[in-house]
Amino acid sequence: MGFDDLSNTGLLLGLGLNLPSNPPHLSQKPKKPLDLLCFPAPESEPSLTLGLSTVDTYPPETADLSRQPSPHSAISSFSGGKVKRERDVSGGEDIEEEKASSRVSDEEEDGSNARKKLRLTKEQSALLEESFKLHSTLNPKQKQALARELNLLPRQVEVWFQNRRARTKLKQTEVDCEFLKRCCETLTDENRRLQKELQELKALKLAQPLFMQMPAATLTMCPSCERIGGGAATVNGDGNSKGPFSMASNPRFYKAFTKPSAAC
DNA sequence: AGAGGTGCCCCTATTACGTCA
DNA sequence: GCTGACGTAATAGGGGCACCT
Repeated sequence: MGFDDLSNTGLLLGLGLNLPSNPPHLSQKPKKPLDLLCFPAPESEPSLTLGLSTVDTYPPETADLSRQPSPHSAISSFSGGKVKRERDVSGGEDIEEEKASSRVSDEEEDGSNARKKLRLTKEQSALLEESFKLHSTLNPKQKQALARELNLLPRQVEVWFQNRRARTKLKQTEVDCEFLKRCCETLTDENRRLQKELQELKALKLAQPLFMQMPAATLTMCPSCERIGGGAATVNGDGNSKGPFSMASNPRFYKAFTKPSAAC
């Protein structure tokens, strides 16, 4: 049974999701800093953009050759002639911060080229979390102040916020995905139920007595109590003007009217 | 006014290290 | 002690925007 079959029945399925075309918190490039902590509640409009990851992010021929891990150096990122992350080494303030950071300098004193990974202390993580709750993005001054307070490099604070935003977004995407799954299941169930009801109605229509299929004008009177059931050109006592078998307001009306009215 | 260069910031994808069961 | 899973710091590369020339 296709959609055409459904649409010929006069039944109208009014369920649907009012999804925003471009959810602000999942849009690709917001103009303003994201407030990732202010997501819509699950019962409100769900928002989810699912997309394939860009295929050309790491071309196979360059993925292995060009991605030589750099030994904890900020000067390592030269890409296609365009220098990135230059500020991390050119800014005198950052260098001072780096020297002030015992955790970092300890690692660099190793002299090893291995990429060492910093583990933030509980206090550092707590303060970063606290700050993230206030604002999910930092301006340069905030970043500097936070880095100073945490005895970290501004770059490390920046990276932490980037990763934190990414994690938040991932988590929210998972929540959205679950929510949409449930919506899908609900709609599938509803669809199944309506299909079944439609089948019943069709079967009923085939099985009904011949007089029930006669023109409405001959059938507008209840055979039992002789009250007007409402015809194409008749008007009920309450002023409604509906066909006798209109099912717009109540899909089960037809079935009910095959018997004498309840008032009889 | 508009094009090109540059710096900065952000995002996404990925890597790789540290921790824990 | 070894190992695999997991969390997450760090890196790489690209895009957008503002500013300057």
